Amino acid sequence: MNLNDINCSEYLNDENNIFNVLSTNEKSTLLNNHILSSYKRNNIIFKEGEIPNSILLLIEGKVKILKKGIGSRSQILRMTKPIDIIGYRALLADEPYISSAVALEDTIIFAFDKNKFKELIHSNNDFATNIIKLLASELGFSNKKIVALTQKHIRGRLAETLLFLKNTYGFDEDNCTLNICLSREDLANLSNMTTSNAIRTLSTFASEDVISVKGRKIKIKNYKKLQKINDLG
Amino acid sequence: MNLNDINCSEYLNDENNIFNVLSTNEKSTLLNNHILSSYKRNNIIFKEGEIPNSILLLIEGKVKILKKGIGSRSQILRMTKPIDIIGYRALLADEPYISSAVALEDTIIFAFDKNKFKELIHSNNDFATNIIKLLASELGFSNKKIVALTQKHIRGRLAETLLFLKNTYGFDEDNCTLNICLSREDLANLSNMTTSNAIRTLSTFASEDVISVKGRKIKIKNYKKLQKINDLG
DNA sequence: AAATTTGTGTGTTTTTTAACATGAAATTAA
DNA sequence: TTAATTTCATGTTAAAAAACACACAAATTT
Repeated sequence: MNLNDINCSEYLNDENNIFNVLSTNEKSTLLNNHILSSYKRNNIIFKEGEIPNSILLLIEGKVKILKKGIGSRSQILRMTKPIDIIGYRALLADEPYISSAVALEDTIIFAFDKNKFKELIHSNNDFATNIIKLLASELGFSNKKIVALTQKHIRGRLAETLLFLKNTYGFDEDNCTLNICLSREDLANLSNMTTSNAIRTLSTFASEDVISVKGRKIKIKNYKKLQKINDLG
Repeated sequence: MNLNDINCSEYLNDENNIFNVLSTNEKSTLLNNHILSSYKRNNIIFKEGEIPNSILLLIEGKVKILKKGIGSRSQILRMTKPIDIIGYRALLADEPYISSAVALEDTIIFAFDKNKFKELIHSNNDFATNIIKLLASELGFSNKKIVALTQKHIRGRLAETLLFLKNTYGFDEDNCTLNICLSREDLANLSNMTTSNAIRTLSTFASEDVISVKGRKIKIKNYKKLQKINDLG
């Protein structure tokens, strides 16, 4: 997509967008204070410890949100797709970022001024309600993730990650290939395991005919069985 | 405390309470639709899967929020004290509870009507902003917990739990005994480990003179060392 | 007071997972 | 193209934590 072809307001009006409850006036406030940026694969969008100064709207591409842990391991906390907002938690809590955002593929992002964003929350009740619902839902996901990542075994954790990726990004036209390409390391960082174990478990799933793997393309061959592995833990 | 002696409005005005931005009128709306209940130790306040129909304000006592996992293990997600609100996440996300609340000691709770609560969020911007900040901050805690519980080793996790309990409930008058009594099982469920390992690691800490243990009373004898164990992971 | 349940402490064994090592394949850069 | 680097794959070893077993103490119930 050419950056010049992008019409920002079209995204703000999208029915899946939390901004769609804003009035025309309020939307122009945002549009008059926005920056459009593009990122190549593996580019860092923001980093743990930095102070947020804008709210980001992902227009095109995919972005992972990750948090550095002990040693060299990271935990991927969130996987985003258009038209998700990014970086809002730290901003709303008045804290520095506690996680980093990295582009997984070529990505286009709108950045809106953080103060204008906060003013809108304060002046538009429907908008505030949207944000509250988004945060409450994210907190639910996070709490469920705590239990899944700490209590499930490796197979269950990887199965959960594959099902999560299906729910988030869906399938290709063939209706079984995950519509996202991740390195084995990213799969490991989603599933709380080492890269070796992600590779090994992926191979095992393939040998059991649950999935098939060709490079970074993953086909889910037996959805029911994958769900069963997920449920068993 | 005698239930009849309790003056609800006094709690709503407390400076640490998110309700304190409400007008006198708005507060009376809540006060006219509240139920006062008391719970004995180990009583269940609400259960995973139930539909929330009120927002709870903890007036006296301590309450743990926990989520059942695989097998018989639970994860304690939150430890509350007066004057925290409880059960607001599920309510605000329009979902059933994904966790249960259990009284850790004799507890007194106000329950306010959930619709009145939601209406106030929608009509009072400052109140909505308070809720947003609370949710954003909780989400940050939850994300940090994911990394700590999955990546730290047993000693680091238990040290973190002890420091967390100190930050939440503080010390007794002696300035070193944790002002909360938990079973070894609860300590384990906070720290993502088995009860055996909580007992064992607690004994090790005691033998290293980091803490001392007398029944359920835990004294922190060497705070610096405990922090070091926490930092090392 | 006796019986029962619940909670605590400790040792042993087994399972799971991480760490390490090494080589092939695939990318990327020179 | 080659060379260098990264990613992927798999086997081996080591460490961490869970599972299990059992004894005993403390609290509750009868």
